[in-house]
Amino acid sequence: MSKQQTSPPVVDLNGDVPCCPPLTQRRVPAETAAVLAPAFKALGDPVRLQLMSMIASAEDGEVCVCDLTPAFDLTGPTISHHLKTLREAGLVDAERRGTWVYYRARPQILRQLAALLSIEPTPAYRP
Amino acid sequence: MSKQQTSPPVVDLNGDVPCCPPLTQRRVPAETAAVLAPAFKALGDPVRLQLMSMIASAEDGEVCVCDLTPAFDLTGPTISHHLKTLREAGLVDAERRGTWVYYRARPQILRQLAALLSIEPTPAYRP
DNA sequence: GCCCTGTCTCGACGTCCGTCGAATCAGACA
DNA sequence: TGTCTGATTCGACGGACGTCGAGACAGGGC
Repeated sequence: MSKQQTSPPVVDLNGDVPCCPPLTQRRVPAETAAVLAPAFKALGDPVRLQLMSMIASAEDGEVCVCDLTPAFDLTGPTISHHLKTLREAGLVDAERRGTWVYYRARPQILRQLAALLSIEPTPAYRP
Repeated sequence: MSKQQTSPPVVDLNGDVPCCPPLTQRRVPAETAAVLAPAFKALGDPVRLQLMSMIASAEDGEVCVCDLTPAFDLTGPTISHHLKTLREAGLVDAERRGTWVYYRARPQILRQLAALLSIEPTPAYRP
């Protein structure tokens, strides 16, 4: 687990990306699209969308993988693969505590994606 | 072009799908995920994200394909393929008028996707 | 009718993705 | 130390995806 803690997510939207006026207001530049598209892509699979929802709506703000896996008709390695995709998209963070690994959502990127899709300007973006 | 006008989009979110409390509030059911994921998937490509933005932010609410194609370093068939993907995801509508084909966004589904990603309950969803 | 322009469809190619079983790694506990 | 459990990585398979060139289709103008 050390590797996934030391290496930052491939997509990091907390950085200097000028994110984002709504998609309906200004044409998204190619560079921004290249950064944001992988996040949408990660949500573009039904299993990952459910995983993301289970993690983001968790009571304690985090979920053990051991609670995620039995919720699907898929093997452990497959769930682990999907979680890795969400991690690399910058949507979730993972932390090992003892025997178990816990995942939690990164609200900031969710807010940015929501702001991008919003029709009207949102509090998340004021020019 | 008659075919793309008569056949409804594969994903139709204006229908009876109970859409949607924020992803962070309630776990997304499998059926909802199966309907919504293709829309995110369609936005999960940089070219399509830019196309969607160009269409949704158009002055007149619509864009001619002839204005879309030269904005990218891709062939006509490839752009056409991406537009078909957006159409089948229910994100845009197409209409031929004379020689040219015009695309316009479907704001409703954008609103639904934004509501799903929002952290707090939004005006788009009141339980 | 014929041709020209704009757009889409078709078939092909290489690559990426979702899934699995087997193997590996990380901690906990005797 | 050894062993057990939980989670990840690895390697492989079939299918889907992004891209292209060639061809087909729709409308407009001659």
